[in-house]
Amino acid sequence: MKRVKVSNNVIRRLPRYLRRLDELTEEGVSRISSFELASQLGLTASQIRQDFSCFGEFGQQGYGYNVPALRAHLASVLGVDRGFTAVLIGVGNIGRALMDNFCFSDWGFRLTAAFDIDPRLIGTEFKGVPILGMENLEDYLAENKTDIAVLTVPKEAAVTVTERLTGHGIDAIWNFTNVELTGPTSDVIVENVHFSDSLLSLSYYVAERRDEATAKAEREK
Amino acid sequence: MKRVKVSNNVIRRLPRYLRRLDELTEEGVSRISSFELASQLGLTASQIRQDFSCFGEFGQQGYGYNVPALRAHLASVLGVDRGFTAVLIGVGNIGRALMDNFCFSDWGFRLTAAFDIDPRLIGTEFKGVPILGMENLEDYLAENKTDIAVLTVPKEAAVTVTERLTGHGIDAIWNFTNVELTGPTSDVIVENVHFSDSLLSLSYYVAERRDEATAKAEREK
DNA sequence: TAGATTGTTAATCGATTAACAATC
DNA sequence: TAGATTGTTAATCGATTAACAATC
Repeated sequence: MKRVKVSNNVIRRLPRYLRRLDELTEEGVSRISSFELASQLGLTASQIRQDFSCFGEFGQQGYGYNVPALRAHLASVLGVDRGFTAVLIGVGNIGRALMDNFCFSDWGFRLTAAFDIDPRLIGTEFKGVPILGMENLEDYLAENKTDIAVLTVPKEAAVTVTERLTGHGIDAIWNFTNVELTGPTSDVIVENVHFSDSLLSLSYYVAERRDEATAKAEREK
Repeated sequence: MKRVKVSNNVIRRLPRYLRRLDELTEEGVSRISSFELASQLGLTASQIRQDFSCFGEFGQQGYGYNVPALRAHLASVLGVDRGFTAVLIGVGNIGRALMDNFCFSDWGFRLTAAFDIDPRLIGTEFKGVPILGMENLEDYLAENKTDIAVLTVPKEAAVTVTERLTGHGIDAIWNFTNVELTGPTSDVIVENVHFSDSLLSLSYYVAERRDEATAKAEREK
């Protein structure tokens, strides 16, 4: 279906488009031009049309885009309708927060099981998802085709667990540990959620702004 | 101190450099060339030298970079030594997970207080951080200079709380709600941690790989 | 029909890569 | 000294922006 190699930058913008289109749907807006959408997202109309054109022709001259139709197209491009399955490894704070708050099904994912080493958790359910013992991981993956693993184990366990995951049909790892898995892990797609990277970028921008304010004050003295 | 406008791409790479340098320190490596660092991070040596040159001259011809010195320089560029202070708003799952697992002080931040509306939490402490009632937010900020707010409230409360935060000396919001704060919120720096964006990008890459595999199978048939 | 807005081609801009003189 | 590797300038590459014919 997808032919052309789409750039990373485009792919990273797609979820934002989807989110904005969902908000527009909530607001009852059913039609939008690239110009208007651009102004709402702080982008240019050109860029938006270029981005969409990677995946087909979703608009109509003189009219713009139909919001629900465009939403559906982009969702499909992102794979939301493919019924991907996921397991979560490590029912600690972050793992539980995800199971409790994050609506996997909103994005087309089915969380089929969670794994932990804590005997008090093993055998229980959380929000309908069974929590199994880590020792059953390989068996489970062999019996239940699973597309991605959500990695929410402690830092120390990250590498070992990753090794156990690869070669068992997992296509991708959604990595919440602060460990750099990207390099060595050969064939598996890794998507990192690095809290500290995010905070440090924020820190940079705050520091930069402070320096600018200081510099300005100096000049005006 | 910082003169030139540094591109976003560079800023986003800095935390990765820092992380890798920390790992090298742990491994006892005290010296590294741009070439070697590049290979470990999947970048080019040129790019790394270009990136660093935005902030000064940290290396030495014929030798490379001293790991601890470079680490210290980059940390300083990121503002790790500025003693920024933070409050956390919303001690739910994600909020508690951050307070429990995320080591703010590792990155130079001091978490001074948390806020919630749950009377069972108000007045208690979590890991030495006092949990105060939301009604005291403005007073607290007036009395305690605070640089950033960590926003971990439910989706519904995001906009209201953001409005209460702006105009009280907060420079930046670290936004964990899945709400797009970027557009309207005027003067405040917003750094988003959008789990769903991350998962959807991952989903795209998995879908793409599947399509490629299918296409390959078709051709070989 | 006239006005609006698309999809796409061409132009511009910025970021990455290559090359090399400087020098430890 | 000779070898290695930096910082930086120039060349290349890719992404964003502008422009416009096509057309709803």
